[in-house]
Amino acid sequence: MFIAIVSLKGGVGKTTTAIHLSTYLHTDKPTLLIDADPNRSALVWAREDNLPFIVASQAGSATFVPKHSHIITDMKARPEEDDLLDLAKGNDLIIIPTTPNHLDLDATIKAVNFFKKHNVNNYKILLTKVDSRTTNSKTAKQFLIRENIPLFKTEIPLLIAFERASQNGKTVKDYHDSRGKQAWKQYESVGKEIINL
Amino acid sequence: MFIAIVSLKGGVGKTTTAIHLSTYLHTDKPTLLIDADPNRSALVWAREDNLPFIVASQAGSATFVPKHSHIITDMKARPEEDDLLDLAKGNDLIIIPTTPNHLDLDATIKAVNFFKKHNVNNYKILLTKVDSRTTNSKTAKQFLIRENIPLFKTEIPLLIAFERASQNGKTVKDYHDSRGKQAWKQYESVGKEIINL
Amino acid sequence: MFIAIVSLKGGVGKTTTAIHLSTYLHTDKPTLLIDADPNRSALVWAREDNLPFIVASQAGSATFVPKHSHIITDMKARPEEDDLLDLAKGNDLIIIPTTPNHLDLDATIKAVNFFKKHNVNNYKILLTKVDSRTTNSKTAKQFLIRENIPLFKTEIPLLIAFERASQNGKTVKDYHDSRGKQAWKQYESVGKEIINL
Amino acid sequence: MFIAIVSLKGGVGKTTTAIHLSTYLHTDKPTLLIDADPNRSALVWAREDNLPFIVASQAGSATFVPKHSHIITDMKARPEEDDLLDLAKGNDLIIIPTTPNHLDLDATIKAVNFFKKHNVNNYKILLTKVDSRTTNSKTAKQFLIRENIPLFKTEIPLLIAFERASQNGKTVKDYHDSRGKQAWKQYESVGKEIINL
DNA sequence: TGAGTTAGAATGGCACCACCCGTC
DNA sequence: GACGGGTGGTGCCATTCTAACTCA
Repeated sequence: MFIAIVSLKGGVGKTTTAIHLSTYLHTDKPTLLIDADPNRSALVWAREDNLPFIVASQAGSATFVPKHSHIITDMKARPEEDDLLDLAKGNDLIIIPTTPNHLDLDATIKAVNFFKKHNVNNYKILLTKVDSRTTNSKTAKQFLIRENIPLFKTEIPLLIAFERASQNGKTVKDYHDSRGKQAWKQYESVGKEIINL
Repeated sequence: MFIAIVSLKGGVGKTTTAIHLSTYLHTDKPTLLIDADPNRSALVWAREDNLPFIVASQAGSATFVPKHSHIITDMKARPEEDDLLDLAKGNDLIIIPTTPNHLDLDATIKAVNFFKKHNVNNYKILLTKVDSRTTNSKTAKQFLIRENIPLFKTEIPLLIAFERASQNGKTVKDYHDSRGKQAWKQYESVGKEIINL
Repeated sequence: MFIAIVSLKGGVGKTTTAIHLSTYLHTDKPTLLIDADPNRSALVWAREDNLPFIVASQAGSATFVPKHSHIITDMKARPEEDDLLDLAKGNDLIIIPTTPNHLDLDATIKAVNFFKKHNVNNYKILLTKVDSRTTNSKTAKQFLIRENIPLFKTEIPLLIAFERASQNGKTVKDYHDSRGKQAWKQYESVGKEIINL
Repeated sequence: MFIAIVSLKGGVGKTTTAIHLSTYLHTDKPTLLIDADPNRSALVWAREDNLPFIVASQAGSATFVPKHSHIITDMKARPEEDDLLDLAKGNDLIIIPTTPNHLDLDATIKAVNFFKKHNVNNYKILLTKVDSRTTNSKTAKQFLIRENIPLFKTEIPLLIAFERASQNGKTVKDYHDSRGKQAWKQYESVGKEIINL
């Protein structure tokens, strides 16, 4: 399975999503994560070799690709329109992580409209950084459903466990934190939604 | 005064910082905010004309510039290295907003190292989205001080008031709410730090 | 009271001793710590302003000295012989921290012999970094007593609390750690031995 | 091969490192250890003639040098800046032993920055006195990797065997003890890293 | 050499408080 | 403006781990 993680704005949990979906899919079949973001965040995360799967830069990924069943691409933020169309063709699924934040959502809608215009259908929105204390994820969800925009049922909560994991170069699955278990459950749940597509 | 807001990663509160510093400086002298980010977030924010100052796109800013004393540029995320050097030359101050998040900080360090290498000194880090419940802003602050990286004393807290304000196209100053007041106080404090430079 | 902390080898807890004795004496009368070590370790420790007393570099200490009753000097490791004699004349007490380690002890004996040769008597050995699991502090103690070398009754244990405190720029007194309390008790006990001299 | 062992702070295992690396390299080719530290610790260690290689003082090393293939210098702690540059030029490799201790690390960073400033690249950090019960070596390692500072993969553990060996003027290799074996393995591993450079 | 004991550190669970959000 | 809820931090306790000592 080929999956690309794409977003028009940074700071929406793109790399966190790429890392944890790779972790989940790797429990299914050998998975490769290609870091195509010039920030190299996924490579920084993998720097200490605590991840269960391989992370490669785009330039260095060629030799790894044939040996893996799932290929996940952590795309750069704000790709060119041509890149977007190429990604849509070259992947089974485009995941667009978005926070319920007004400006982030605005940017995501623009991307969705672009996809609609070019008859691209293999994308799905993932709501991230959802603060359980606020209600704006509910508003965002209602809006997306009303507009018939494909959306993962699962939302990713805003939890310190993700930050802790990134500091240690681990995933929240391996980072045993008293409150962090639910963090992994959510990405597990997203992974199941993907497998069931 | 010419100020550029720059960051290597998105989602660090770059636009929020640009909007609110413009609001503060506008109480001093006529201020223009140039939105140079292709996401046009500042222009979206200004869409309903509730802001006290003018927001212009980079292309459309020429006629406004001569009439304003303070010019603030909301740069695109991850500018080219040449752009960075041009910005440093063309502005009195470069503000780099950063969350205490590990990966964001890593990207900021890279930018700072780039500035150091090219003898650029007119930049200053602004810690944003600081969750008062966590301690990682303290860690980040310690690190930056240890490395002698210029840093605003004031930190911007993570408050829902900023999101509310962006939804309504207002600033937290105009958003009359018990919680909005402390949000505004922080940017006011950053503004004073800038004026006192 | 004028006290100098001196050692011929580094890494014996010289700075840790200076910081914590200053903390204790400061509860008695205003205390100044002069960092005369080119490593500036005490100044690094004080960098975040969490210490209850003032730390000054040797060059910048002049204005502070008259206002303080206790002056503690954290001397550089391996001072010149002339420096040693000057220190002995200019201070009420020379404290020589030493680990029970064979090579450290060897260096300390050399210093003691030098003092004996020049009829210097106002020095006292402080055993530091004593690992409670080992027995070599007992051997070291016996040796020093047999040779009639003045020695503090109290020993400083090897505890992680000291490292934690230094990381946070605090003293073990202020660093509330379940096991850190005994760490403070030991320096308190050394302080009492000094006062009772 | 010419190797210098250098550190800005004492008590980091500089002499222990010099002795044991000499032991390892001597199994390869004739090795000479020059003790350039005024504490003469390596000479004290060699006093009872139990070491497999020759230890010479700097003053007395001239006649031995031509007869040996590997020359290791145990430099004094906190050498002058000019000494550092001369060492870097005159040796194939500079080894900087450092404990994971906060203040020691701080001093090491300063040395590294000095090297960077003068385009010296032939240095490598060796983490020493690592207490396997604590986690601070992990933190130190992360920091060094993050800053792209060259680091030996192998760490030297804090073991009583090293102290025992020094007391007896032997190396941990010759100190036949269940605990001495793992101690020796680590320096053996460092030696292999050096040979493979 | 090997097993048992001990000290110190890390970890995980639990109770507690602090902070911010939503609601009334 | 006061309340309840959710998450993060801290302190406390029990458990586990490593390495040192001791004894057989």
